[in-house]
Amino acid sequence: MFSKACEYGIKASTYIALQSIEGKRTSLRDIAKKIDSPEAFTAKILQLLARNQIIDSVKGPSGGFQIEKDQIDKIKLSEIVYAIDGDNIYVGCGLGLKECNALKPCPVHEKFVAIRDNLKKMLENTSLYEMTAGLEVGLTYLKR
Amino acid sequence: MFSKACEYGIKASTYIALQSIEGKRTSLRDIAKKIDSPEAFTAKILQLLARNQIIDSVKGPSGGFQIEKDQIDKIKLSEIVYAIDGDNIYVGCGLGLKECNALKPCPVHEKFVAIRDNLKKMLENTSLYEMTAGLEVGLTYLKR
DNA sequence: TTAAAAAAGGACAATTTTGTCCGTTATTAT
DNA sequence: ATAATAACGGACAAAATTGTCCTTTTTTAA
Ligand code: FES
Ligand code: FES
Repeated sequence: MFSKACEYGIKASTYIALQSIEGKRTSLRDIAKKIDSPEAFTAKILQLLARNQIIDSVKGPSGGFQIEKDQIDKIKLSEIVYAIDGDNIYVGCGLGLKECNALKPCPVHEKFVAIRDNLKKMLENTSLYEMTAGLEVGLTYLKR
Repeated sequence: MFSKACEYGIKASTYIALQSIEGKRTSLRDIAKKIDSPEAFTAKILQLLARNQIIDSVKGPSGGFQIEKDQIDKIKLSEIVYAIDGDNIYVGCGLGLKECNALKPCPVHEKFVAIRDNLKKMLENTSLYEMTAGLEVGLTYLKR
């Protein structure tokens, strides 16, 4: 469904959000440990998210990654997915035709668009704040 | 969403079904042309589908690929996707945890499972026969 | 019976995705 | 000021996916 890069990006952002809520900045090493992802690869993804102003990065000692508190409930998963995987998941054709086009649809167009739009709406409606909700109390997990 | 292999597999199966309905057997070359796919790569996928008894293949002159007429409305997209991409799309975790597990869910579990199950049901409920329905009359397309 | 047709299958190649390494830059604490 | 810290960025490497080529096997039609 999502690329590995995107999975790591979502999990990392969620963990950063969780830490930011508690007023903490967190380092690459810590993030990779907490979401069980390869560190250097995760670094690339965080750089990408930082360039897209989804997360903030601070260099130097006591530096790390964070998200402005008042942004945490404004940032939606859709922005993260878009920054990393682009818009193919939102507008692409299920059978790989160059573009999805209702006027010259592929045989799964109708059914596929329904599902794709559900996914899109889900991502657009899910904020990082919501993502963090169950983590502290052990209702949800970023790794196992 | 689906791999290229899977996209080609679905399109190829659909075209073979269409031809089979008209009592025709069709060749690799013809299939690749009609679905706009790389011929040799498509061959691999057709072999896989044949081994999984989703399509029939016949060697020699006037040979090619076909599907038993009475199977065309029994074969569902889910079988094709499963043969090519496996079951990750049906049971995998949206954030890449080893398995999706409602008892130790990731933060998107509930919302993701809903979408994943919709996709699963859609694939299980869509037959090759249905896929061919609009093709002849130009309501749907396998390439553009 | 033989030549041609067509899928099967193995080896290889290109591309994309995923992942690593290491020097550079910015920042902070001492 | 300086040394340590931590992100940045570029080059590289491994793995997976996608795609090609060529020989073999099977079958048909002449
Ligand atoms: S044309 Fe294929 S999904 Fe819309
Ligand atoms: S645990 Fe992640 S989708 Fe179920």
